[in-house]
Amino acid sequence: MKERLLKIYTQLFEHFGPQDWWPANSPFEVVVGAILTQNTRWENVELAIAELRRRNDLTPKGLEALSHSQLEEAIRPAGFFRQKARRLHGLLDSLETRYGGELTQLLAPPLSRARQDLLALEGVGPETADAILLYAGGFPTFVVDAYTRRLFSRVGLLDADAGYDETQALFMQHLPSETTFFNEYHALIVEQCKRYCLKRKPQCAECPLVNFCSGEDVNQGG
DNA sequence: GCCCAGGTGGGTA
DNA sequence: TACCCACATGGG
Repeated sequence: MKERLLKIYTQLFEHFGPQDWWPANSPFEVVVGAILTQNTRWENVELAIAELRRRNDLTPKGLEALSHSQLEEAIRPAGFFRQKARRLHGLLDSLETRYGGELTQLLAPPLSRARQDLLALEGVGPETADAILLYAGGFPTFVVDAYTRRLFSRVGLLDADAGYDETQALFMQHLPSETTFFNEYHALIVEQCKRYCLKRKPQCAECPLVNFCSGEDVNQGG
């Protein structure tokens, strides 16, 4: 299993090159993006981030200066804007009251404590928590998303109905626990799925994983 | 017009 | 535990 996981990584890296993730300018921006991208295309998240930045600094203080309706309006392009505005405000409140307004305190080691605290926030589930831990906190934890499950079930390394923890364990039990490696691997999975696996008409001849792919479900967007 | 997108939480059985 | 559903905009 370890060899196959490493081989897939190598083929993806050789095809796509380094991805330089997460696409954000600060750890706090990673957190905001992680909440905004829930069940949402990243392109729409970028519209919301740009509007937030246009209105104020993309910092806890900067967002706190916006009224709730201003926050809702700014993030509207990312969808679920009422729900996500509520979640962002909950995060800001929690940062202020429990972590002295410092994201670095929320993301202080140990990993288990930081993850537990993140999961206690409204709107932060396992994927969002792990994305924040990895890309904002620098912890070696593997992020599992819809792309990860689709890709690795398609190549036959994972059951189609595997849950979050089971999927995460596949990677964390077989791969070296290194932040930069987990960072790059997850980013490459996303790129692979966007470019090949989820296309309505996949260009399988150019796909870097064509040697792993069974071809099943290839035209069903997942 | 229809389907989907880098999930989460609440309700029900 | 295992489903079902709401949440909402924008692009193909």
